[in-house]
Amino acid sequence: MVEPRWEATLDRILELTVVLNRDMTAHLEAIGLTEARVHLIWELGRRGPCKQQVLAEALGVTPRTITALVDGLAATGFVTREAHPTDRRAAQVTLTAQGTATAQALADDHRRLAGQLFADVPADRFECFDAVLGGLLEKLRRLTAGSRR
Amino acid sequence: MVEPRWEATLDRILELTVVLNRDMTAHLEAIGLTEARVHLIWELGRRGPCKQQVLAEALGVTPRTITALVDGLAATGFVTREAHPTDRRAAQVTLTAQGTATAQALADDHRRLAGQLFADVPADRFECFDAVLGGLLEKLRRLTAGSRR
DNA sequence: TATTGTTATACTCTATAACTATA
DNA sequence: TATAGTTATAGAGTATAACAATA
Repeated sequence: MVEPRWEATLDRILELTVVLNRDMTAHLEAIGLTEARVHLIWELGRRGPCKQQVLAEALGVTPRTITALVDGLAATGFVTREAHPTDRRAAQVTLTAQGTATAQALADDHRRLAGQLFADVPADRFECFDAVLGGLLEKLRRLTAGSRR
Repeated sequence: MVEPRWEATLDRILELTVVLNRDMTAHLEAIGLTEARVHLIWELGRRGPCKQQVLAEALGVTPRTITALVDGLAATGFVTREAHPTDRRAAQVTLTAQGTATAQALADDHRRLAGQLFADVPADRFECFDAVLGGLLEKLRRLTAGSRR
C-alpha cells in the first residue's frame, strides 16, 4: 500500500530538481555557458589536464560529444586543445586562465548556495534530513543498478 | 561562514537529481518516449484535450516547440491533433487510447517509486525530512524569483 | 590489432522571426 | 489588431558508423 503523503513528498523532490535545474541553467546562461560545458569545466578543474577519452568517461558521453564540447569551449576561450605530451594519437585539454576562474566561481557559488539553503536549519533537523536523504540515494542507486543491463 | 557539511548535503541533493533523472530517462527510452514528450502526455492527462497554446504555457516552451512535440507524439500514436470545435484557428490535442494507457502507467510508476523510497522510513523521520524539504523548496523559489527580471 | 579522435550524418529539444488563417 | 499555429532557419547536445593516425 502506498500512502498519498509519500507521493506528495516525491512530487516535492521532483519539483526541487526542476527548480534547481532552472536556477542553474538561468545562472549559466548569464555567463554564456551550458550545463554540459560547465560539467566539462568542472571535471577539468578536479582532474587537471585530461585526454578527451577520460572526459568522455567522466561525463558519460561518447568521444564524439566531447569533440563538440571542446570545440565550443576552445572557441570561447575556456580551454585549450593541444597535442598530448606522450601519446601522439591523443589531444590534451587544459583550462585557460578564464576557465580556471570560471571553475573557481562555480565552486564559490556552490558554497554560497549551500549556506543559503541550510544556514537557518536547526542542527538536529539537518542531521535527520541528511540521514534520510542518504538512505534515498542508496535505494535509488540500487534500483537503477538493478535496471541496468 | 559555510559549514562543509552543508556543501556535502547539497552535493547529495544534486546527485539525487542526477540519479532520478537518469533513472527516468532510461525508463522512458525503454518505452520509446523522451522527457519532453512525457511531460506533454502528463499535462494532457491532467487537463484533458487542450489547445496547443495552453500546452505551451503549461510546459513553459514556445508554440513552435509544441508543434514539434505534437508532431512526434501524433506520428507515434500517443495523441491526435484535430480541429478545435469552437476556434477554427486552433488545434485540439487529445490523448489516444495508447496515450491514456501510457499516462496511467506513468502515474502507477510514480506511486510505486514513492512506496519504494519511503515505505521503510519511520514516520517521525519522514515528517522531519518532508518539513525540511518544504523549507528548501520555499527558499529556492524565493531565490529564483528574485533573479528573474 | 586496439585506441584516439575526427568526419559524416541524423535525431531531439529548443529558440526567433516571418507568415497564414482566423477572431 | 490580436491570436493560433506553421514554415524557415539555427544552435546545442546527443548518438552511430566509418575512417585516419598512432600505439
